[in-house]
Amino acid sequence: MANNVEQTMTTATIVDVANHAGVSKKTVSRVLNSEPNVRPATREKVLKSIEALNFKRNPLGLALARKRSHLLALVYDNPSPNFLMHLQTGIMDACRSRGMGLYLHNCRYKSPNLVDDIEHMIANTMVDGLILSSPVCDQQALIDMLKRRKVNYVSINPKDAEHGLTVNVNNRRTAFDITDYLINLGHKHIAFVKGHPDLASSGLRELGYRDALLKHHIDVDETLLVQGMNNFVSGRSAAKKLLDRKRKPTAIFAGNDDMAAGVLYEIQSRQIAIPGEISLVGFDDTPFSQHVWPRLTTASQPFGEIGRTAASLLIDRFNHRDKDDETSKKILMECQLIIRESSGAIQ
Amino acid sequence: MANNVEQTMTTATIVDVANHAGVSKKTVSRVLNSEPNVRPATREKVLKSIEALNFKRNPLGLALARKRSHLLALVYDNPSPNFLMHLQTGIMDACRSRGMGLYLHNCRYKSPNLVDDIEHMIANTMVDGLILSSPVCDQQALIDMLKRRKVNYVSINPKDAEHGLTVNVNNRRTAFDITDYLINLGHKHIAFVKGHPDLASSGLRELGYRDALLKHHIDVDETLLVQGMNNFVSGRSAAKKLLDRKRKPTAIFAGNDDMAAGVLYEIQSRQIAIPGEISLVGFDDTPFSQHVWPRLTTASQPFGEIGRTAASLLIDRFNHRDKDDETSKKILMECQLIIRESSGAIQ
DNA sequence: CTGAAAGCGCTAACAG
DNA sequence: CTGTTAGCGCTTTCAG
Repeated sequence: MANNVEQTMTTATIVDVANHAGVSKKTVSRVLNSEPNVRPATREKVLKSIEALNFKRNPLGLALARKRSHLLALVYDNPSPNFLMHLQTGIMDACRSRGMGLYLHNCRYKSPNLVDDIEHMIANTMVDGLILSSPVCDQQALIDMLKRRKVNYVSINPKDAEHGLTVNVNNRRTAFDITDYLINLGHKHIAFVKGHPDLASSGLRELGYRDALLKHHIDVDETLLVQGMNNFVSGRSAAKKLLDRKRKPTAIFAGNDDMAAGVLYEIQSRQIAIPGEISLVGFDDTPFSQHVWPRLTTASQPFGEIGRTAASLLIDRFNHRDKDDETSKKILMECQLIIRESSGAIQ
Repeated sequence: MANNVEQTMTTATIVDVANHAGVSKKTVSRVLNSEPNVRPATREKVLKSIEALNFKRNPLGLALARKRSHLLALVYDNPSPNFLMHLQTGIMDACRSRGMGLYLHNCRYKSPNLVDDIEHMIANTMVDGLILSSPVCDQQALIDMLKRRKVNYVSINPKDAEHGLTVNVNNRRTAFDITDYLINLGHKHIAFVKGHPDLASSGLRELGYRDALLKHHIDVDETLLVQGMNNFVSGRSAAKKLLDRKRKPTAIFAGNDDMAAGVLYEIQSRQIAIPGEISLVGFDDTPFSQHVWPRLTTASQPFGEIGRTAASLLIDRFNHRDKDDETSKKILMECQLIIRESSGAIQ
């Protein structure tokens, strides 16, 4: 009995199971991997022994033999915390049901050492694949290295959505919807705060904005488009420019909620009424947009779904490593327009 | 030449290096691990071969032989995204310089399967240690299992800071400082929105609040203490109770910024002036508190430092696995009071 | 359907 | 200071 407990603590190996069941290592291995060619009775016997010895297959031995770490690396550079957290959750969801785990790696996408950095990380972990978040996925030198080394990866919101495994959000369509919504409210002078130029989403959202104006035959006033950097400070600066104009826009569409926060701050510190004098909309549905007063009209992205999908795509890729290894797969996800109190009909 | 390239692509092993250098595997191993007892000349020779063959030690073989995955698992349950992100960054900092990596695992601390869940995760990864974020670290059954299995772990903000490896933030002192600051502004009727009862920080912040009132000989009006759950909704409910009183408090100290956001929302929707009629302070220095108008007075925690310290503590523990394996180590970190526009002298 | 033998790439123990 | 011999725990051959 005491001996038995000792057994269960000292973690049994596949050999122990084989002996206990009176079969070979290999047969146990077959059972463990649900391979065919094991007689049901034998399988049962092995399963019983596994149970009896409380055997757990050692992942380190497994990894070495299979040359697979069973790890996916999420590679990112300074994303919004909210996005990151939900992305991670989605990835873990997908990983958990497939015997994979999530390894984390942050980096600086502009660093001259980016490629070396990632190359080292791969060498030090042997992760089975990478999930590259925008704009990391847009660094050509990095992509070249991964292809050369035949490392699997999936890109989230890459600029080039036509090659490889990609998960994109329908930024253009959503930005169109937002703008269309404002126009239907009677707005014609709608300013747009552009996002960080290195992000694919920025260009697409601007296109969506233009699409909507076009649809409604409203000429684009280029002076109403102001560059931002996807953060609070740049949103505030943009708002200053916009609000200092003799003729203010009646609505401002900020390319993301962080910039919208900056715009809102500037508006409120000038005591301008929202949405009375001016309407404001953002993009992302951050906690801020939900908690500020007035709450921000915005669009929510399915962060969790993005993570889940990206991870699934990647895992499927190297699980059936069949012919379509080079096939590209492109997923497009829709966002949801969330109308709240920061926007209203033109007075 | 082509052959040479082939070599570098097919990844050399330690045997290749040994042959190339004309020494044994073990000698190469010694060099790789900076062990003593290698003649400088020999070391040089080996290093040259490593360089020549572009050899990288395979982490999978390393792990199996050492029975160490070189992975730390961060275990958490639904923290604030901002906290999580910076915590992760700090942990990765500490890991990177010591040949470790960060593995992620989210869980539900209230789940009846928590222990099984974590036990499986450990079996499936063989992580070298766990970083348990509050309130996961307060689950006794989990801690018992870890001790029984002799799994290394460090706790962040545990209720019991006296045992094991712990990193705590000086919640009590900081809450004292915040309250003291309000009192010095002339406030006497200061309400307190209590945090989630399962979090150690909640009780400590309340104690700090009480400490400050005591110091200034202000009787605690228990009806000014309202229970919250560390989120926006509960903050808003708490504010409703507080603002519906005939005699409103002149200041509200919300146990965290998310609740402060709820309080602020309620205050602003009632058109009450801040800080004119009422002062509001929070805790955490979330992005919200920095971006809202008026910006929130709050306290910032060194999230990155917490992560870095926790990981370092843990890694040191199992690196010199000497006698002090059972010694407890307790780190206390200070926060910084951040005074902004949501608080002011009593009128 | 099953098993024996070899090996994944590295470290550990022990000689010399 | 250096090398030899065994493994770590699992999966692959490949033969039966």
